[in-house]
Amino acid sequence: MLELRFIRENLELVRKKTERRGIEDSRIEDFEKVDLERRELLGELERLRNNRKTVSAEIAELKKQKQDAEALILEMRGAGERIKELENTLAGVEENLQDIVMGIPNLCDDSVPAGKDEDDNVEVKKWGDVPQFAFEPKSHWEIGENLGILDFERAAKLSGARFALLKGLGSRLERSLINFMLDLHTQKHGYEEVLPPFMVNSTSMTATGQLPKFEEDLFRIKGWDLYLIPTAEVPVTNIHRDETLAEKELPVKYCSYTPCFRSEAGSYGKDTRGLIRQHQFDKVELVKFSRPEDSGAELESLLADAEEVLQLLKLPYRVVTLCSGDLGFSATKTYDIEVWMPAQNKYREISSCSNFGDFQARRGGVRYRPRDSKKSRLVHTLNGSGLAVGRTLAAILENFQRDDGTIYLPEVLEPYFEKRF
RNA sequence: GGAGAGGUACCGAAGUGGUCGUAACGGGCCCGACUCGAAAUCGGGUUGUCGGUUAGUAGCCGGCACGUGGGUUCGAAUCCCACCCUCUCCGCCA
Repeated sequence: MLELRFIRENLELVRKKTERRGIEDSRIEDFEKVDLERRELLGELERLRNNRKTVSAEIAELKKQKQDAEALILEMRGAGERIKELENTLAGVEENLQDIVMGIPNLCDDSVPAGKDEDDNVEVKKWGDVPQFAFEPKSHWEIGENLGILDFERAAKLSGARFALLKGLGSRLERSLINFMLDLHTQKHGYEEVLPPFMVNSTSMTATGQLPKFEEDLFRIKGWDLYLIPTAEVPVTNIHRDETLAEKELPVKYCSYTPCFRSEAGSYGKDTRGLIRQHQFDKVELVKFSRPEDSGAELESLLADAEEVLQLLKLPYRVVTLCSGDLGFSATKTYDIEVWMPAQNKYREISSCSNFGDFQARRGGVRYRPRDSKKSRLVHTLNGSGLAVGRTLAAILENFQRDDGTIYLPEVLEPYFEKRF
């Protein structure tokens, strides 16, 4: 959410930046009218309330001196009623304004390239050599099914399309990757590990921006104000909702493994096979709270932390800056890391690292108190996948396959495959 | 599910109809004094939000907020109703 006053004073800028994202029906046009209406009502209401307060104090004074206050009381009779009426009118207008404001996306950073969709994303880096095969590389689902470590048919029996059943060394590999990523980020990169609830309420979903606009992407628990989390970003960012942090605590860095649940509404026919697009997938997420002036640099180091996972796994990847049209609703800037998928002969997203500026912090009331200041300020929030585990597993199967249908594992995972008992 | 207790500022906590929301008191934090420096001590400061004013995220003026939403009243942290959450005990349970 952007600040009301900011929108009012920079309406042209907000309109331009929103257009740059390719969003048409943002209702910004209504803002000016509704905002004015609200302030006029508010002014009138505040006058009435001020009057009530003043007169009530006079009545109190009279009563204290044992004098008759009946005349004043009579005069004020009905004042409460009038105030209530105005309050109700105002509430309606504010709801209207809130709808408009909640529908306005975050402003994109100046360094974000203009563009329409993912084709306009700008590559900023390439790492590793794309493997050359002397044979036709198989898809990860073929390899996985042949090895008996992936079973999509039975998963469909259990739950339907877009679910996977991992078996034997497949589930062992998934678990190893989770542990490897958590160990790297906690032991080397200084993140604190958290394991949050996998269901959150609507307030939490609203703070990070999934609600109210993107409800159709979520799974809701029937009869409860609870949703399955689409990413650990939601519970972890909400850890400090309505809190004021001390400046010396910043940046706060969390690392969290959770499964993620997404309806994938609107992606029918896309990636129907394999592990790429599932209703449930594992992810290790990195979340940061930083001072506003540090968030740019924190995004770069967050990206580096995520990249290191791929480097250690020796998986080739590239980094792209999302263009304005592909940028998420709440983000000011996003880097996607895309891993090489040999069977598809292209790079596929495996991590998304974003700076949200104060957009989420304002919605969620996350602030900090600067050392020498009386006033608290909103923090900046950032997060990034470090990494999407299912897609990492798929990349390992495809990149490290041999012509006999077996695969080999990157060295860093060996400790996770040692026999323990 | 049953019984009870409680939700007030950064934290703890007082306050049961009228300058108590510039919210007692304690702690923390920040600034200053003392000190070679620190500790201790002493002094000062420290809620958020919306609106107005303004060159201003500074000041000043005003409104609102004591879990949430309603109600009573000239006036509600305080009285009434509903709901949410936390804690304790009992029951059930992985």
